[in-house]
Amino acid sequence: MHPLKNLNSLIIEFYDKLSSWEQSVVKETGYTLAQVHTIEVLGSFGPMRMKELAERLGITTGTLTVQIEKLVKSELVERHPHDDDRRSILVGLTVAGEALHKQHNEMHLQLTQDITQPLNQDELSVLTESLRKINQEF
Amino acid sequence: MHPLKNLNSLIIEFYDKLSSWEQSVVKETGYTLAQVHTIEVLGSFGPMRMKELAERLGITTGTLTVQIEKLVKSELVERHPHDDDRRSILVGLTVAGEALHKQHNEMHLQLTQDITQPLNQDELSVLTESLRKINQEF
DNA sequence: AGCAATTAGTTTGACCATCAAAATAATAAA
DNA sequence: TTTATTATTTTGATGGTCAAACTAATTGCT
Repeated sequence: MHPLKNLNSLIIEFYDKLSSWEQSVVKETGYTLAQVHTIEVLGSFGPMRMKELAERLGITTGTLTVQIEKLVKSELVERHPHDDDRRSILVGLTVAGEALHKQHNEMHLQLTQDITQPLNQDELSVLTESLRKINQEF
Repeated sequence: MHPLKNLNSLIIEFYDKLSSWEQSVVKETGYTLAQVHTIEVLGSFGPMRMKELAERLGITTGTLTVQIEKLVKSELVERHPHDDDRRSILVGLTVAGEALHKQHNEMHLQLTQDITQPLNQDELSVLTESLRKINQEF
């Protein structure tokens, strides 16, 4: 048997469960998954241009234009002209957007706390360090 | 600062990267994400009823009906009557479906191998055991 | 400086995924 | 047997997505 078959299954299971969790948590906000994801990125990385945001979200700028339009109407996001390049637009969170981001982030923190409950300090350290290494390998 | 803030960020980063990876790997198959996901579940758990499959996929049976229709046309999936309950339908993979599942699974295994490259045996053990515990907490 | 090529963003048309609700058919319960 | 429940399908509406065509601004070249 493949030595990593087990770990592989655990990773897939973890991914699926995280996915379901996110889905249900997002549903409660009344916004869509794509909208909350956009808010998450803007909240974590701060204001940025459309092109950069689209890249981080893994969607085209065409899709993003429509998405941002809705978020602006919902007053979660603001558009500002870019200082150096008049073709560009800076997209950032409003106060309400920041609040939603903060709230969502706290849900994530709570989940992280909940699911790592059974781990001891050693396991937590190794898990954290392993994840750091793993993320660099992508 | 919140003690798990770091681990939380690493989990989110890992999730996002895995998500991108899956997206690009699926795109190469020529099938959609939803289709491959359905194949993955049927491949891992074997044939099952529509209702059960919909539950595992986290979608309604209405959505699934349309999905399965396409997969049958693509000859990846077969429908068979359920022996005990004539309301039910057993959905399972065809030979071509099995092949796609196997191929996709091997991509996952290869990824797992690649990203865990920098971990030593101890770290691998702890990671595996931690993930097992974490998955039980959802 | 002036023209061409590139770049940022928007718009549009076409799919796909999804859900809720209504419809159909079979089973279970009273 | 009648009624209620369950499994599945169908339908209509909405949202996310892309590719391609378009506009406007910038950069590069001569």
